[in-house]
Amino acid sequence: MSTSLEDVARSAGVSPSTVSRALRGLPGVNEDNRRRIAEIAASLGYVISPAASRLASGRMHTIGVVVPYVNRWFFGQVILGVESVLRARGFDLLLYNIGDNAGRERFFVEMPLRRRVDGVIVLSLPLSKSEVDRLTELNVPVAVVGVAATPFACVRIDDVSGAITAVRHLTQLGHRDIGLISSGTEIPMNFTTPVERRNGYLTALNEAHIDYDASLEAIGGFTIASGERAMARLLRGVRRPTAVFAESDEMAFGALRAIRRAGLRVPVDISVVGFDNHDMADLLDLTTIEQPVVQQGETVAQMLLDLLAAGGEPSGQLEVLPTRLLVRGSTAPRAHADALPAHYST
Amino acid sequence: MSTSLEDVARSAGVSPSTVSRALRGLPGVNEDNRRRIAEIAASLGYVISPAASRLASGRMHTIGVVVPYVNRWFFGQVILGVESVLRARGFDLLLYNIGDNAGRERFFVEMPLRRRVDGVIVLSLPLSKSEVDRLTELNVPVAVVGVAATPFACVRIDDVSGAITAVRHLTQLGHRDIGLISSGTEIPMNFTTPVERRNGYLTALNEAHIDYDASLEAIGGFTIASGERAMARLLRGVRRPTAVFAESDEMAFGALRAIRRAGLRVPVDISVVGFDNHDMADLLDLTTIEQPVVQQGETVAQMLLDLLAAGGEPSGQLEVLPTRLLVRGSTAPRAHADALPAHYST
DNA sequence: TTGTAAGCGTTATCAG
DNA sequence: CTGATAACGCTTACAA
Repeated sequence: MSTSLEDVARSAGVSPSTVSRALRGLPGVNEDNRRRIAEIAASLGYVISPAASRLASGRMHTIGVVVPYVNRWFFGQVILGVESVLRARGFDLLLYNIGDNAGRERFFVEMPLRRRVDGVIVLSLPLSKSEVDRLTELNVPVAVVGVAATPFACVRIDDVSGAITAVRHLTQLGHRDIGLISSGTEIPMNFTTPVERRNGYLTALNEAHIDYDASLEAIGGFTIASGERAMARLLRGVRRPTAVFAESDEMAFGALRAIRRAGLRVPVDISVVGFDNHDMADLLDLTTIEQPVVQQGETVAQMLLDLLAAGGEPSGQLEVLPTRLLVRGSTAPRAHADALPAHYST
Repeated sequence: MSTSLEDVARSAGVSPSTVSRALRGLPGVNEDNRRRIAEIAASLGYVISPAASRLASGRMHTIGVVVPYVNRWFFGQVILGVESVLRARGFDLLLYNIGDNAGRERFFVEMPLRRRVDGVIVLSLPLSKSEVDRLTELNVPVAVVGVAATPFACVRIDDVSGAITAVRHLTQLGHRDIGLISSGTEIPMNFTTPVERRNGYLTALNEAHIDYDASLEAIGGFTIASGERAMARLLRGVRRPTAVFAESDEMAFGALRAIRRAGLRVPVDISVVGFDNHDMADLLDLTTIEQPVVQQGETVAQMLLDLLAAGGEPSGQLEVLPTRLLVRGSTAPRAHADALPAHYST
C-alpha cells in the first residue's frame, strides 16, 4: 500500500504524533525537526489519508453545496466563486444537484450530507420550514445565497432596489405603459426574489404616479421560453406596453424574441430591461441590472468558513451585495406612437 | 454523539458485523433479522459514518470530477448528467474547477484527489503526457469527455463528421466563399476538438471542389468576444465570405453580432453555422450541429462506474455519440451579390 | 447464519 | 518539545 504516517515517523526517527503535529503545522515542534520531517514525508511521497484523518478528528474538511440546477448560468457562476474559496482553504466541495421537486424531496428525505460535511451552502432554494429543520438537524453551519427569512447566514442582493432602479430608468425615459414579466406560481413559494423584484416594480410605478394595471403583467418562469410566451401575451393585450421590465435576463431574452417575431423593434417600439447581467446580455445589447454573481459565491463560502472557524454559532448574518444599472441598447425614450416598422430580422 | 453500528447491534441483540452485513444488503443474513435490524437502525436514526467506512474498506465511494470552467454552458450540462448517474448509484461527486493554466498546474502538482476518490472524470481537458501520467499514478480508473488519444475510457462526439455536415450544408446552399472561425493558439495543444472541426471544414470544402483560402480563416478562442473579433476580421478581409462556419456556437454568437454591427444581415448577406446547440442557439435562430451534452455526462459516469465494478482495468474504451444538423434561420441559399441593407438593429 | 477480533491511519490526551 | 496510548466507527477474515 501507500506510505503512512508511521512510515514517515520511522524514517525520521520520531513518533507518529510528532510527524502528525509537524505536518499539520501545529505549535510545539522543533523547527529543524519539522523541516526534516516535511522533507522525508515528501521524499516518501506521503499523502495523508483523509478518511483516517476525518474519522479521528471528526472534521470532514468538506462543504456540501446544494444547487437547484448546475447547468443554469447563475448557479455555474456562483459555484465558480464558492469553489475558488473552498479550494484555497483546502476544503473539498461535495456537489448536490437537486433538480425538480421530486429530486428535492428525495434530497431532504435522505439527507445525504449527514456525517459527511462540516457545513452546507444552499443556493437559491426557497426553504420550507421543515427543510430548514432538516438542515438544522445536521448540526453544522449553513449559509445560503439569495434566500431570505431563514435562520442561516445569508448573502444576497437587494432585489427590491434593483428592480426599482430598473423601472425608474424606464419612467425617466418617459414610459408610462410599463409591462412586467414576472414569475409566479411556477416557482415554489418562499422564493423571495420574484416577489421582491415585483415589489420594486410596483414601488417605482408608484413613485412616478402610475397606476398598476394587471393587464400589463404576464407571468413567466425564469426561462427564455416562458419569457417569450409572457411577452407574446402582453403584445396581444388590450393595452400594449411601450416598455417592459423582465424579472430576469433569461425572460428578457425571450421577450426580445417575441417582440421581434411580432415585427416590432427594440428599443424603437418597445424598451426592455432585464435583471442579472447574464453572459448573453451584452451580446443581445440588453439593458439590465447587474448583480455580482461569482462574488456572491465567494462571499457565502467565506462566511461559512469563518463561521466554522468561529465555532459555528447559528448566526443569522446577512451580507447584501450591490447591484447597478447597465444601460445598453434595449431601452430608449418613449416614442410618440405611430411609425410602425417594416422589416425586422435576426 | 450520534448512534453507531454498535448501538444498533446492542439494540437488536446481534453483533456489529451482522448489522453491517444486514444494512449493506450482503448475503448471508437471516431475512427476518435483516428487516428487524433495518427497522431498529431507522428508529435509532442511525447513519453510517462514511469516514469510518472508507477507512475500513479502502473504498471512497466518491468520484472526482475535473472541469476547466464550471461556469460555462457546456460543462454545466455535462456535470448535470454526471451528477445524476453518480447520485443514483450512491456516489459522492467531488468537484474540481481548474480554471486557467496556473490553476491547472497547481492541480496537477498537488493532485488533491489522491486517496480520496475511487475514480476520476476529466472534462475536455487536453492532457499532456505528464498529466496523463499523474492521473495514472492515482491508481484509479479515469474516464474523459471529449479528449482523444489518452489511455483512458472516453466518450465524445465525432467532431470531424459534425463539421463536415455543417459545412456541407453551406455548400449545398450554393455557398463557395465560406469563412471559418476556428480556434487556434489560444487553446492549449492536444485539444483535438478544434483541430477536428477544422478538418471537417477542409474535407467538406474539398468535397465541393473549393480551394482552401487562408484569408477566409480567422482565429478565435471559443468565446463570444473572440468570435466577434474573428468575424470582424473576416469582414474587413479582401474576400468577403457569404457564409461562415464557427467551431462553436459561442463564437457564432459573436459572429452574428459582428455581422449585425457591420450593417449586414443574417442570413441574407451572410449565413452562419455554429456547433454545439447551445441553449441560446434557438433564441438566436442559429443553425448548428447539435451534440448530446448531458448525455455525454451520463455516459461517461456510467462507463466509469462500470469500470469500477469490473475491477478497474485500464480500458481505452471509446463511445462516440451522434450529432445532427439543426437548420434554423441563420442559413439561406447564397444570394447573388448586390442589394446591400440599409438599417439593421437588435 | 452469526460472532470475534484484528485492523484501517489518523488525532488527541496525557505523561514525561 | 516529544512519545505512548486510547479512541474514531466501520469492514472483514476467520471461527463457530
